[in-house]
Amino acid sequence: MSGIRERPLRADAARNRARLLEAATEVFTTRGVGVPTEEIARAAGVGVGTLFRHFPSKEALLEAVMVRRLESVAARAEQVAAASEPAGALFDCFRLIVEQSAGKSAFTQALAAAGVDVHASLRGPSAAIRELLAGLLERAQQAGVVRSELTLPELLALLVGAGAAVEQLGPDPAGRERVFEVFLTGLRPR
Amino acid sequence: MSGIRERPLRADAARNRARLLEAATEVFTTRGVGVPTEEIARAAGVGVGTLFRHFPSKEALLEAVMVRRLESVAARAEQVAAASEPAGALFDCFRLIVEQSAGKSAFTQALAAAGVDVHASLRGPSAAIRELLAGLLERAQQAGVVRSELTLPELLALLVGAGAAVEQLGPDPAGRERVFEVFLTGLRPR
Amino acid sequence: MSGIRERPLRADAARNRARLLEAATEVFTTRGVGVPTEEIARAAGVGVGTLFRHFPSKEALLEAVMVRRLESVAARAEQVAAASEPAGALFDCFRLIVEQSAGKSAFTQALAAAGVDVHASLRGPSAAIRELLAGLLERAQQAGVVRSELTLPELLALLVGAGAAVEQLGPDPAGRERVFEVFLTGLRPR
Amino acid sequence: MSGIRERPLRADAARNRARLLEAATEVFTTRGVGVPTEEIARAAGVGVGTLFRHFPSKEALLEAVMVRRLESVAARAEQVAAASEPAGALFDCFRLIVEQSAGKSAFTQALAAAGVDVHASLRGPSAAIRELLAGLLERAQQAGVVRSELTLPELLALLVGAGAAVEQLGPDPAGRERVFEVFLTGLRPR
DNA sequence: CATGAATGAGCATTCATTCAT
DNA sequence: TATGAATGAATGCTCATTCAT
Repeated sequence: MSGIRERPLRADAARNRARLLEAATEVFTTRGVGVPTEEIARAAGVGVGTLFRHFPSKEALLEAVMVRRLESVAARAEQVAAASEPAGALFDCFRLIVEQSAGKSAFTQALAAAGVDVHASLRGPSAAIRELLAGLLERAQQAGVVRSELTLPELLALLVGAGAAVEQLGPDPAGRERVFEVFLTGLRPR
Repeated sequence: MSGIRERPLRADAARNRARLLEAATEVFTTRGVGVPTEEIARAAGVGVGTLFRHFPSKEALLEAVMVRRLESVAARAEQVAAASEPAGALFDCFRLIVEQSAGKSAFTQALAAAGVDVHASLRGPSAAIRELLAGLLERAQQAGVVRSELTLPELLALLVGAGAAVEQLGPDPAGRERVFEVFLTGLRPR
Repeated sequence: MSGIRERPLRADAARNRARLLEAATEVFTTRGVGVPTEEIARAAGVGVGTLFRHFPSKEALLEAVMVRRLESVAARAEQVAAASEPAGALFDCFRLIVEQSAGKSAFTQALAAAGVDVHASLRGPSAAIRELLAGLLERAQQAGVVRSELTLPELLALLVGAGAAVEQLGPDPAGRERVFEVFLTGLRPR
Repeated sequence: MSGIRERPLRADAARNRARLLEAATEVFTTRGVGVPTEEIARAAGVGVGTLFRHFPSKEALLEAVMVRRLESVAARAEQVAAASEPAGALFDCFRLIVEQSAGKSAFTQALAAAGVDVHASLRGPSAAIRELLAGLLERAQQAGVVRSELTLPELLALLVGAGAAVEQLGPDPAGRERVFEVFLTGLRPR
């Protein structure tokens, strides 16, 4: 998939880029997107100039962070989908995606954007998730384990909602389980 | 002449305060909390100085806006709760609260805060909602229409999640209905 | 002419605006347009914020400075033109304009712009100078004291050139006089 | 193998230096001295590092560009001076110098510096021009074709002025001719 | 009390210069 | 030696908050 970049990118440059993404993910997630770029650079152990060499603007950096997360989620979701028996795959992916995005509302909002307009670079990854879910939804509906009238946009909205609910609930495994139960039960035909 | 009045031309001041709250609600909701205070003052037809006379900081203004919304929601929820038959009251309130907060993620986040730490001034209104919901939840569970293992924090999380889902879905009445259906079905004992 | 502004502008605000223009004129002239905005604000005895309240960008400030200079030159040139006998008026104005712009290459460049494209706000003042000179040139040519084949753009170019020459020469009254002599002799029919 | 060479692959280095000067001349002339060094390096087809290896600072590069131009002008002016009959040589050189600098105000300003303080490296070339012009001026004055009271600094100032005038006029051969006519007539004794 | 001008810390971004590869 | 990635001081501009009018 990825791999072939414009130019191979020097070893140290690649490491700095990775560190920046790592640091930005961490900092944006824990402290919001309002943190100064300098903080992110410091967290990554580089100067601001380096940050701006790799990402032409703060917005571009945020975008790159989201792309990475979406790609990661899409990849894992595909694995899970492949490993599950057809009927349950949607439920497994639902859980996975929500758990991946737990505590990261910035990411949740990125996922939200899967349904609306979004920067070009986000189109790819979010489309991947979208298509995966579309397939899983159809299969689950044909298997009769998910309400037949539910559409893909509604499923995406429910994913976002579940992410928000889990984030709001905080770290309480049993509670989270009960919240999931509500969603998964609700998805089933009554 | 002279005369020491406690609150001389309080009428003007009260109107300005009301206008500011109105304008801030509108502007924060439609354009986010990032808008400069001057914009809000302009929208309210007053100078910035007046804004800061009524609210000591931008944050305080935001807080006041949220308090007002929460109070309004609490009031309506209480009416609805009183008017519904005991068993269904929770479901009616669930819908109401979510619908009130639709499209206002700032507010949703305020509601979210009902479960976690919050500024003193928000404690009151959110406690009111909290208590109302606690009562409704217990009654609904005793009536056997809501899963008996569900706790109040989980219910609050689900409210937040439903708000996020509805906001993400956008204006699609039928879709919104199906999303509600998922939540309300999920709340019921299986 | 000027006088009626959008709003009368509070006394202190007007003073700050004037100070800023004064300081900017001084600083841009002596140290070039590269000086930081903060320096200009400091020279004017105000904060940067005030500078940007009065002039939305550094460029706008530079423009305002140039407009002011051009207006001033235009006004004095008109006085001189009115006071001189028709035949010599062009020569008197030539000297005046060059002397006004001596040592201010930024301004000279602004004058230069009178012939080329320029921001809207500079159009007015530079057009005034242009028209004045057009009239004087024609009269001088009809009086037979200036080469009949010389056009207005060439006259403007010569003004710019004379400004540059005088600036280059530095403060040497006698030398400056001889330089003027060359220009004024050269303008006459051979 | 081994071997201590004074200048190992000097050919490459020399070519890079030449390319840099070429590119810098072009870029500074067309886009001003504000262009980033990286742009110049790119235009020369080398890395920034190479630029800074050859020229210790951006200013040094600008200086080298100006030296080259001045040397070139000096050389041509000497040819022209040698080829002209004594009386007219100054006029021919005047034209030549102005035409060489047309459209290059950076260079014009460099020439301007010939009269005032200047970096050490510019002293040489500008002194050459200066001396050449001093000789031509004296000869022309002795031949009675140039005002006897005109001094060398004034002549230099007029050269700068003529450059500015021609640059301001833009590409209009006939107009430029008339502007030259003014200067050359003005130089003659009345 | 209302007004809006003044303030200045804070921020994203640029660019000359250095240095690891 | 050439390269271009890294650096970080410097800059233009914003905006919450204060205070003179």
